Amino acid sequence: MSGDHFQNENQVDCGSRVNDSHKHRDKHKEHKLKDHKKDKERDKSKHSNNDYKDSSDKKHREKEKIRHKDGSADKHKEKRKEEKIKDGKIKKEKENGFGSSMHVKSEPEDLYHAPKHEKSLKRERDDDDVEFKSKKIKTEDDKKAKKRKHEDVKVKPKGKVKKEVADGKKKAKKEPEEKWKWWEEERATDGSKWKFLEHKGPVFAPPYEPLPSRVKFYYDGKQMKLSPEAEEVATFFAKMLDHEYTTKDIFRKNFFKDWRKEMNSEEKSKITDLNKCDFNEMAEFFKAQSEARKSKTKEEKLKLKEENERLLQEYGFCIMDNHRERIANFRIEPPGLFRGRGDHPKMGMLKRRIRPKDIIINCSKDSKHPEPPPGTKWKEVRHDNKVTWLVSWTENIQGSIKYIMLNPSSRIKGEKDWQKYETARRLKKCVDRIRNQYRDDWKSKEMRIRQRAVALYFIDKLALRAGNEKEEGETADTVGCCSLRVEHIKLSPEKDGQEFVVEFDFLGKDSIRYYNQVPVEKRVFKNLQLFMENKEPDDDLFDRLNTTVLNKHLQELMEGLTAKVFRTYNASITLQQQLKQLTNSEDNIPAKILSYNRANRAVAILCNHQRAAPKTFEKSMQNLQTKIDAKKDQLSDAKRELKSAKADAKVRRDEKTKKSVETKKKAVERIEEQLMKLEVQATDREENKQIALGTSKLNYLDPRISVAWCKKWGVPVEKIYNKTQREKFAWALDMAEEDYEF
DNA sequence: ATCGATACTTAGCATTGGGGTT
DNA sequence: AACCCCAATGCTAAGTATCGAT
Repeated sequence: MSGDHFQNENQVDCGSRVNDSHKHRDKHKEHKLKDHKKDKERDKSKHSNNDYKDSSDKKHREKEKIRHKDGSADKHKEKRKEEKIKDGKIKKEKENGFGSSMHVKSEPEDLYHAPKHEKSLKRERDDDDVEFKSKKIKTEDDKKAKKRKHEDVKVKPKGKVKKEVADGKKKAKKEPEEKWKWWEEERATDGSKWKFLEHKGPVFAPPYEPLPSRVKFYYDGKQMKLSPEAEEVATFFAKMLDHEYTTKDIFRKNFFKDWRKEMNSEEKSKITDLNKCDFNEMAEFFKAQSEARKSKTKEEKLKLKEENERLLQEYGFCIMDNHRERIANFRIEPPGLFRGRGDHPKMGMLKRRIRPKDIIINCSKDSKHPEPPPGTKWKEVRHDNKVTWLVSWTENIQGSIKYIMLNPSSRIKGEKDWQKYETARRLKKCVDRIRNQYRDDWKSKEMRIRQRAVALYFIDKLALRAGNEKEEGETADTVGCCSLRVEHIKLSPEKDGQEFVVEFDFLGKDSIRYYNQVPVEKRVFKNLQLFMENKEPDDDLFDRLNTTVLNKHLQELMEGLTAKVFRTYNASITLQQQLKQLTNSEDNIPAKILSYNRANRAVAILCNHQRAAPKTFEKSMQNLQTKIDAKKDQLSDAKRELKSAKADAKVRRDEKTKKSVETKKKAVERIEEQLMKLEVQATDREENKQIALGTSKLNYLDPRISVAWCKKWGVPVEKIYNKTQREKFAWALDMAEEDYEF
């Protein structure tokens, strides 16, 4: 973990008082009362929950976490199968893009567009300016420009570099495409997220296609024709048949209940027992269908691909403040059976199909509004520029709102991301003060302050999540720091030769198990004992604390500080430190990358980012080993040849043999390098078996640290960030120099 | 203080795509 | 050309955080 912490550790308290604890005891009980009732309920689910699958294999770390057993087996697949069928439909007019009148011009002074850069040879910018001044509808020229833009965007992503170069010279159109550097522009200060927004609305899930009549459903051994409504829901179940969770009671119960709601009265009276339903023919049909899809010819596949691309071009972009920006998720989630993660009480419920009348559109008043499909209406069209979403609807399982928003490469997401790291850097400047303060607060007379201080210590030291309260029975039973319960920690005055050990064992976000044994300072330990006194296992550990209270306090310590900033800060600072520590200047590039990955891994472990070991892990390790062995053989052959060439050269001493020695020497070196690369790869893969690097890379690590590292050591940034990631972090690639310090 | 609504970030797994291999 | 493999992408659930009403 972050080296920063270590210093704390050593200043181990000076004289913790065992007792001051007692005087505060009294206060807390009453607060607890509130949750007793829910505690009861919780019990049930909890118990079934608690046996974690024991994962033996954890290598380099003592932390081990595994999704809790109940959840683990079944958790994965389940949903999206149905979407295989889709694709074809939803076509609308072909006219592409945004032909509409664009932008309103109204906001003149508008910081956003003030191009401060002289360097603006970029076409986009030029366009902007034109549009900007002439608040009008697009002219033909504009249209053309737009179109070009489309092409550019398209070509870029897929075209290889060389191609681009070629294209570039054939038309001037290439360079104007120069990426927009939004980070060089002013940011709005009035809380508005945009001035102009135009888009085409969402792409709906394709309508249900009834099964061919040869595919039968049987109830109690007898064939039965289902109504289309009931049949559709049945197919959702059929598609999941080979997954374990279709065998789970809750899943089956929820499914059956919702399925019956879709049945007509005849079906309802006949079909009363899920166990008597035979979905096998349906399941077979879908399997065959996906086989068929795979074996499609090239042409067919190409056609599908083109169709997809067309849809992307039409619906996958919006115009926001004079720039064409990619939308993240323009397709509406198809209907299906809900499968939450972990032990979710709602698993198996029917996730309803979303229709136009469920949809709220958000766009500029003066944009061309998206059209609902013929014969339908939107629920609402609003013009709220204080938010970033384009489309929203309410989902029926939890009643939460879902949104269509922009891609991470967009200005609006990028700015926010950048800002997030700037906040974390501000924390860096005052973290010592804050740490001193919470250490002081461990001694407070007030229970709530002690709790707050201990919780904050965990959040800082262990990078725990804040732990908002959740609605009981609506979701899987998971916790974060503030919502830890007594049963989630175990105290040992002495364990494995260490004093004051706290053992954490709980399910966190996504029901991923957090397991860790941590020696803490005596004062923390004593406080925990105090917090746990007279409580039941399922009582809150921090009964006087919640995330709102904590964040309010943090806000006072530093503007913009919330619990999650600590995670960002500790992740980024850890990366920076680890890179410094692990990178060897004389290493070659692959070895340096291994060091990078190890630094990244340290962060992933800190943040508890796990993954199930890939199903094919063993095999792929084996394959790699085979390659390595082959390479070793090749190496010894090459060495032998070199030797004999040398011997030869000694005798003959002519130019030709000398040359030959040189060549062979080169060959040996090349093979050695290849071998080393493979070995590094094997090490990296092995170490990464159950650790997911992506999440921290994408969400917690200030990209400028990585960019600076690449520059410093001459590692191509493409080795660290793939294309998508480079797009997301374009701001960082552009601005970070080798001396960047987080 | 608590609740419910809202908006936005973070998360892991499933599927896909496209390059390499046979 | 079929197949294999893994990185990249897609998907959407599950978090965090804040606000305004009660």
